[in-house]
Parts: sequence; structure tokens; C-alpha cells
Amino acid sequence: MNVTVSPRSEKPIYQQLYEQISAQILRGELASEFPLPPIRTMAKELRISVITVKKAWEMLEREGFIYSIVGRGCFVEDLSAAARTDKRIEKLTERLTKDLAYYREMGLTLHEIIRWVKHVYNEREN
Amino acid sequence: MNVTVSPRSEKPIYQQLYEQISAQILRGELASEFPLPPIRTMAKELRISVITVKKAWEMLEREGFIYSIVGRGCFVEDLSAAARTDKRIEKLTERLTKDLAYYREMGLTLHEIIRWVKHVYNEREN
Amino acid sequence: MNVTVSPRSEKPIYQQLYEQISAQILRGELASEFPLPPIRTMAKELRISVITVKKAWEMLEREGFIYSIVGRGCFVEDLSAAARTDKRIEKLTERLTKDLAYYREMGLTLHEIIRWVKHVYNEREN
Amino acid sequence: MNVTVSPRSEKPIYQQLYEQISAQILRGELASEFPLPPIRTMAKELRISVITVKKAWEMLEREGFIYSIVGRGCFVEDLSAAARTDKRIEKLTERLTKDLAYYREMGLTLHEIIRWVKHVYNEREN
DNA sequence: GTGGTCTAGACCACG
DNA sequence: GTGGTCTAGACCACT
Repeated sequence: MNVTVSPRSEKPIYQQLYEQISAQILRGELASEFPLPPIRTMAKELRISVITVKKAWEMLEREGFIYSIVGRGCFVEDLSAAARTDKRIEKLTERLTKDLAYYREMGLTLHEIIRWVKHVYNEREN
Repeated sequence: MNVTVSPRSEKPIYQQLYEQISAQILRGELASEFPLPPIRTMAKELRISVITVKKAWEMLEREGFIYSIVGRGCFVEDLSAAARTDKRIEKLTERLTKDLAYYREMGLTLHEIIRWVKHVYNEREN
Repeated sequence: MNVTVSPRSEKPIYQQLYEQISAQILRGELASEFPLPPIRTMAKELRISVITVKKAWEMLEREGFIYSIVGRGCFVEDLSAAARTDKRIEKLTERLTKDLAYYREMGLTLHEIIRWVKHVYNEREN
Repeated sequence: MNVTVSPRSEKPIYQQLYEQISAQILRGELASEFPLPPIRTMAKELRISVITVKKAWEMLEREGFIYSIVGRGCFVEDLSAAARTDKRIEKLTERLTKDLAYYREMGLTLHEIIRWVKHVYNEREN
């Protein structure tokens, strides 16, 4: 459960949690049935409110990433590889559509976009 | 002055205004010294509050896109082509850095990112 | 948080707030992470509008003096001594450049300016 | 009548005019009885409104720098050297008092202020 | 007419 | 409780 949150970010804390954990599940790093830490434990570790953790867990459950059993805790949903891929595609397409709209608003052609992606990608590498 | 805003968007209205107008200036569609519509006129046309427009205008002025003269109005700043390019690069790099971080969090390699960009780009075309 | 504002001053109220608080931070009187009073509390104390306080807080945030966390409050930015000095130098130079231009327009030489500074400075002392 | 105005300045245009002309009179560059240009001429030359020029002229008359004769125009007041000095001292003291208050708010001592004045003064020289 | 400032008060998301 | 957004409407200085 390698997660980190920054209270100073513009993103709400619960969303930071949601994004990181859902990404880990989609990448297959968190296996099926893996038990998430209790919300109180998680809250203490990250020094945030229990309510905030609960909000993230609820979001994960609503989106089908985890399921909860009263009195037992929360566990990673049993997703088939196909289901994981579907979810990933859905999220990627949604995000990419917005991003491309922005790049085009900045007057970039497809060719230029790709050139920029390569450029910034390699910059980060260093 | 082709701008549209949606109050239902997740983005604040003033930011929608800021982004559209700054993009038009960066693309060179709004020439130097071009007079922006008075904030009251703009507000009426878009059916939003004067203050919301003013906030967008203030952002544009702060970022060096326009300048205002009390009693006269607001005008597009006299940007050299080089300055425009600099601003564009700055904004693009900032945005791309965030976007690439997300794609990598989703487990994509550079090669896959480019494939996706091409794919979604062409989807939109149709 | 020793601040006072005068609605009768020629300076906007929000700017009076900005100048006083930023000066206190630059002098090191307000330590890092110090929590500023909530804008509503501040507004009540100074008997001004919440929005006016907010405008000052926004300026402070934009200039890197404070940061805000929704639901938590606003806090003094963690500035190194070097950063504080840099900001001070920048502000001082900017102001002094204007002031000296005025004195020269009044026909003063460097020597005379210094004599005047000493004179008026000591006057105030008494 | 060497005057220049900038509509983009934060200072009102009429005040820019007032400050430049009053300074020239105080420095003795504009002799007594010197006829100021007609407001319409001045307005055309500077490409500003007649009303704005009139406002500046009124301010100069109110402060005793010029006098006007209907049908003839405006002329520089007959100021003795002593009177000129008095006015200069008054303006300088008023301005310096504000400036010093600012420098002290920034935490400067008299010694430091003088050092800064010398430093910035010489910077401008180059 | 223009933009600049300030007001009172509403609703929202976040924690 | 916090800050963030948006509203309607007032008054001012400048041109």
C-alpha cells in the first residue's frame, strides 16, 4: 500500500487516494482479495481525517475497484484481466480526449503533439 | 471575440474565459491593441456576472496578455512573436508534464502513449 | 496579527492588508506555517467585507507569501532566509527606483537626497 | 514645454501633466509669465482629451503654479525664489515622510537606507 | 462611457 | 468549520 498524499495539492486528498489506489489495481500491483488497511489505520499513517479516507474508499467501491464486508474490512475486487483493461481504456480515453482538445486549442497539429510528447517525456527521464 | 462558457463545467467560469482568450492571443487571432469588449457588455452577452468577467480580465492582465486603462478599456498586449512562443512553450510544458505523469501512472510506455494519442486524435476527427 | 486598515486612505484596503502582512513575513515576525486568521474572522475584526480580505489573501498567495488549503485555512509559506532576503531586495529596489526618479525630478543631487533623508528621518524620531 | 504622458501608467494622465509641469516650474525651467500652450493644442499634441488637459491646468492654478486670464490663456505664476523653495520643501517633506515610513516597515535602519539610496542611485547612472 | 473598489449574501466542496 | 465561486448592485475616479 505505497500511497502518499499532499494536503497542499489543488486536488482533494480523497481524490489523490482514489487515483493512486485505483491505478495500482489497474496495473495489477494490488492482487484480488488484497485487504486494504482499516480506515483508521490509514488515516493515522497519512495524518489525515478518517472521513477523508472513508470518502476515498467509498469512491473505490462505487467504481468497482474494491468491495467491503461489514466487520471485516475492504478488499480488492476480483477483476479479470479483460475487465481491468476495459477500465483502463475507459479512463485513458476520457483523459486523452480532454488533453488533446487542449493541445489543439494551443494550435498544435498531431505531428507537433507527438514531437512534444517525446521531448517532455525524455526531459523527465533525466 | 468568439468565446463560450458553460456554468455546468467543473472549471470555474472565469478560468474558462481566461483559457479561451489567452489561447486566442497566443495563436495570434487577437492582434495587438485589439480592444476587448467592456466587462459589462461581455457579462451581458454571456449572461454571467460582471465580477466573473472582471476576474478573468484580471488574470489576463496579470499574465501579461492584456492591459487595461481606466476610462478607456482593455486591450491586447503588444507581444512579439518570440514572447508569444515563449508563453506557449511554458504553458505546454507545464501541462504536458502533468499529463505524462498520469499516463505513466496508468502504466503506459512512451510508445504506447504515442499510439494512444494517434488513435484518440483520429477518433475525434470522425 | 497586528494589522490596521483605514478606509479613508488613498490606498485600497486590500493593498494595505497585503503590504502590512507581507512586510511582517519578510521581517520574520510571522513564522513559517503560522495560521492566518480565517477570512471571515479577519473581516469581522477589521469591520470590512470578507471579499476584501480574500482579495488580500489571494495577493499574498500569488506572491508566494502564504498558501491556502480548502477546509483548513491559510498558512505562512515556508520561506528560507535567502528567499526572504531576495523578496525584500526586489521590493526595495523597485520602490527606491521610483522614489529616486521623483527626487531627481525635483532637482536633487545624491548628496542632497541623503541630507534630506537624514533630516526627515530625525524629525520623525522626535 | 517638454512633457510626455503615458496612458498605460497607473497614474492618471492629468496628474502626470501636473507633476511634470510643476516640477519644471520649481526647477526654474519655466520662467515667470511663460505662456502655457492652449489646452486644445496641448491635447492634440499629446493625443489626449481636452478635458484631461483642463483638469491638469486647473490643478496647477489651484496650487499656485499658474494663473489664467479669460480670452488670453494661462501663464506661469510670478514666484520668488523663496516661494519656489518653500513649495519644493513642502512637497519633498511630504513625499519623504511616506517613503521613510515604507523603508522602516521593511525593517531598514537609517544607515541601511542611505546605503541603499547610494547603491540604487549609482545603478541607474549606468 | 470606462475600469477599480467595496459591499452583503448565497451556495458549494472539503475536512 | 474552512476557503472557492458566483451573484446583484453600489459608489468612485478617469476620460
